[in-house]
Amino acid sequence: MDRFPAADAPLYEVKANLFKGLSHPVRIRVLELLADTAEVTVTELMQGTNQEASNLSQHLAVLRRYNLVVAQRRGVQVFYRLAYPQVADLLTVARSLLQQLLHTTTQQLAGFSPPAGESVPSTAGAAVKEAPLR
Amino acid sequence: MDRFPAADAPLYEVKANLFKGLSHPVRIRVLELLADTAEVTVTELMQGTNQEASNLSQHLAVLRRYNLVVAQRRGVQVFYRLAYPQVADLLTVARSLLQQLLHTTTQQLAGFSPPAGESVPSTAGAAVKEAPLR
DNA sequence: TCATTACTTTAGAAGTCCATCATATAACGG
DNA sequence: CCGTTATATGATGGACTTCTAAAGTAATGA
Repeated sequence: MDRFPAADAPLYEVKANLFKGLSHPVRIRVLELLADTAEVTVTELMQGTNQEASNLSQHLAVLRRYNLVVAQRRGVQVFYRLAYPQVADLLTVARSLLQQLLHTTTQQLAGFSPPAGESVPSTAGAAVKEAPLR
Repeated sequence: MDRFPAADAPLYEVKANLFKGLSHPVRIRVLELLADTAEVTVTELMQGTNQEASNLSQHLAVLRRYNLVVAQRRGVQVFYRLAYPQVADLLTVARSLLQQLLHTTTQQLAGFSPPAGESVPSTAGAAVKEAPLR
């Protein structure tokens, strides 16, 4: 079992930052909108997320900080786009994982035993409606 | 531009939680070790991460809480494994993204202009040695 | 220059995260 | 039952995150 060399820590830190950028619902929504459309203005993102301007701006700053998006000002407007296509891939995989998770959770609530392990089923599935998944 | 229906919020919350589980270097390392080996004991994870027992335990609790791993006790030992294969996929995509990011960053430091946008290049690349990527 | 639009940053409160230290719990053999 | 091993949980302080409201900055046309 190889150890965790301290030399790798910065790389893991950068990777963790990528996931940090994705770890808020509004920011996921923003990235999904950007995955759908090449570039989007802040105003459009405000509408697509239902967030107030300053809140959204701070979320966008996080996404910029962690290299998930790039911004370009053209006149009065600022356009955002995904920094790398792999960001969209992360969303796609997460979607698939979520579907599995929901499936597993509903199975458990229906009385079927968990696949393996003794993990306690999450209650997230119970609170989650079968809304259309992206 | 479709809005962010409140009905979807719980689903986004669950998705955000998945990413939250991934947003710490030690937890990434744990998941990578689990992606390599079907199941691993806590002791082995302690060695592979260089973390003290209670710190690791708290990280493992986060991974359990967000449905990224499952635990199974057998006698004195507890074995951990990935809850879904898509977790490994997330790590794979992130690795590819990181490689792109590092490449972009080193290009910028070498004096080439950023691909698009006016985003400020991260200083992460400068701090990051070209250690072997997983 | 001024007013307006679009967007960002600041400040503060409340909540969350993380590492460390201490303690608790589960399993097992003597 | 007791001692030991393996692992989990609790408490705490400091750092970080998120939302709201206010203020600041950039661009533009009159």
